[in-house]
Amino acid sequence: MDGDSSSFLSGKFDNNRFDKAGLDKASLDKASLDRSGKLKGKKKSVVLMERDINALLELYLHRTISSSQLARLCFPDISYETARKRLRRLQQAGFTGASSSGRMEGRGRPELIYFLTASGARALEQTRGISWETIPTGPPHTYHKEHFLRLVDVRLAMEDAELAHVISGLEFTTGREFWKELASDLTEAEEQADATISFAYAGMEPVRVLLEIDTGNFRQTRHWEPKIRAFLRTGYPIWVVTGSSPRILTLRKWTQPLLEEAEVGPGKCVFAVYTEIVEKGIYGAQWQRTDGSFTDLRPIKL
DNA sequence: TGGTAATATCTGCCTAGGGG
DNA sequence: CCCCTAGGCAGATATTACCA
Repeated sequence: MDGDSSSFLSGKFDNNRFDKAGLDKASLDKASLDRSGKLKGKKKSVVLMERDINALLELYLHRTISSSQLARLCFPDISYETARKRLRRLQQAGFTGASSSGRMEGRGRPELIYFLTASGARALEQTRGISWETIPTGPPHTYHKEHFLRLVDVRLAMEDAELAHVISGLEFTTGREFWKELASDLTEAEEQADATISFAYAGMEPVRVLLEIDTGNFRQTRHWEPKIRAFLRTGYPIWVVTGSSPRILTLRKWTQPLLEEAEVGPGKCVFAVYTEIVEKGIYGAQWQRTDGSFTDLRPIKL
């Protein structure tokens, strides 16, 4: 156990204390000085289980994940209450930090979103061999928060489809380059999808699609066109998840000439609305081709 | 500006099991 | 037997939207 180091840093720790964690290089075993009955609770230690490591790994892959998302993703066999308590323990042990999601979906207190701290990154390096420096830590910029959270929701919707036996063999690979270029080198800026999804419909060959989450900030010539052109060169179909149906109309107009240029059909790139996917699922939402026709995403039956 | 509704989180208490 | 922790439940707290 190595999550117990900075015991004296905070007399009373607040929820957003994440920055001072993980400065321990030699794990000082302070097992002797624990008369915690008198003094107020300091930093709690926790024994990392396999599923905890897995949660840290998902935080690495998705950058930030909300409480309920993390519960569904990593703690499906225990109650939400217990999962949330476990997440708070990981936070209090210093492996993760939390802040408000700032999501305003109706009334009520917004959910927390979690992210890795330095000691969480170190735990990942030790257990999974991921290079410490390449792991993003700290709270995400507000500008990117919604983007990350929507990507997780789409992934969960795909898992639901797998659970319902609509698809099988699901593999969801996030494009980590997305935030790598945010962090340091935006020199080459290789176009990369937010995620690459592989799966198979019943009794058919596995397929692969590229997923792009649009939160409405793409510009046509500067962002969208080079991105879609790069995607089309891969030959894979493209799924675009937008914020609203008017936005679909805009993106369709931008995309259609690119498809003609690449000499592929209007079904190569399809569009759906994020909220509809969350409510009805991947295969319950309406997907539009660039010509405005609808598709259920399923392969053509012969 | 202040009150109410809604929703998530936090704190405290209890219980069940596992090890020493 | 004692101590520790995870899991579960209930009430209090926190944060936000809505409305007069």
